[in-house]
Amino acid sequence: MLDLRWIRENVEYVRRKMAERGVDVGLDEFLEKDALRRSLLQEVEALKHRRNELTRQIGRLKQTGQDPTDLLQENQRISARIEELDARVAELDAWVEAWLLRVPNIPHESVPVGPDASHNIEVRRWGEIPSFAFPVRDHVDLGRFLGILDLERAAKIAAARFPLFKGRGARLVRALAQFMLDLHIREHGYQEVWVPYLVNRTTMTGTGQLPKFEADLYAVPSDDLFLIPTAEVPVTNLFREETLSESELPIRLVCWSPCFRREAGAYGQESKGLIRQHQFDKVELVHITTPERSYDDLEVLTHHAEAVLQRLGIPYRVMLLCTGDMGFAAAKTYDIEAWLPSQQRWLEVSSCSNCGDFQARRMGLRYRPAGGGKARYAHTLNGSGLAIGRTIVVLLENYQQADGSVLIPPALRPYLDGLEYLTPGA
RNA sequence: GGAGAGGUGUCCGAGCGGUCGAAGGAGCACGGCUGGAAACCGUGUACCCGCCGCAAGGCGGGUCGUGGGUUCAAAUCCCACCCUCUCCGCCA
Repeated sequence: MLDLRWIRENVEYVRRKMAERGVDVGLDEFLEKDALRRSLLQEVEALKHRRNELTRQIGRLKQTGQDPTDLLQENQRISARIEELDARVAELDAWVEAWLLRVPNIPHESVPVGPDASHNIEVRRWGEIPSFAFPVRDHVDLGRFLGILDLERAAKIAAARFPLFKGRGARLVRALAQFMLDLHIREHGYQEVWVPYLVNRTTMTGTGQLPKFEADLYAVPSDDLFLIPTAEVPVTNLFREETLSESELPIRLVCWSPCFRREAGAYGQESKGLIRQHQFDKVELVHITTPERSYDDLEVLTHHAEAVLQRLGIPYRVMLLCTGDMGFAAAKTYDIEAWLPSQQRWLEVSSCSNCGDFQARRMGLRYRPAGGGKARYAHTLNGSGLAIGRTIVVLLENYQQADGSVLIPPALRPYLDGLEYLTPGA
């Protein structure tokens, strides 16, 4: 959420930045409502001031045994008017609050301007795109051939687009998670957390999923809870409504969790097999840091995510997203895209964002600066390190052999009892 | 699910319906002391909103889990809800 007063003082800047994102937030209606709200507020506050005076005088009169009738009458009159005005102000307050919650973050100055993904900028590339001397199979074929994937039965017990891993496939999910967690904990200094997968409305609002994207979420109406679409939600909200001390920062947390997304209306090649599922595991990285270092931390976090692909030896590129392609809460985002041989294209396996103080303001997450003084909003960052379902997709495809078996990269073998190849059966 | 206790500032913790934005302590900041530090002494230290001001700041409104209610007046009384703890029940 943006700061109300800051918007008022930077209307044209906000207008331009929202246009760069390609969204119309209805700034003019906001300005109108806001102005009306403030003028009513001044009126009602003056009346409340008078009422407070009267209250004090009435108390004094009563204590000295005098008759307060006149003052009581004025008080009654004023109170009726206050009630009226209060109701109107409350209505406008609610409108402004609701409006604020639906305005996306302001893109950082270093973010390229553009309407869609075609304007994203490739900032670096790692690894060799593999060439195959045989017809390439996609991960669905490979999974079926190896007997590790059974999407038909998953659909039977749940619905289309739910995953089911069997045998070595199930083991692979666990191995990848363990491998990623160990890397981030041992070498990148993260603390692991294990969190609730259902969260409440306030939590979803804190990170920005609500109120605008309720339709994307699985909900449990009987308890007004929602299934998390990413561990970013519970993990970033860990310190909601808290004031941390600067000496505690940066906080770096890693969390392995399932993610649940409704993904309504996404079909076709783009979302084949495991590429777009209603449920997938992900190892998520979250930083809570200071405004001074958050953009440096975004580079650090992105490199932490890249390290996973480097260890696995999977080629990737890092894309700086343009204004039109960024998520709601992000001020700046790098996507990491791994090579997808079956479609001869890049597939997003991680998205690393600096949300600045956007989420922190929504959730009241502050820190007290080292030199003392007023509490300030922290900056929050998050990134996948990595999405496990898609990592399996690119792992299977990049490491496939002519006979349909799949080579296991050495870094992963310790997590699979030294297994070198995935082969049919077992 | 049932019974009881409780939710107050960065934290802990007091608080006869008006004199309470709130005692006291810790922490933190600044100053003193010191070669430097610890200890010690002094001072300061909640948040949100509006108005005025270049600013420092000033004035006003509001906030003691949340939302209602009683009252001229509520942190203090009443109701509902949420959360935490203890006990009972159920249970992986």
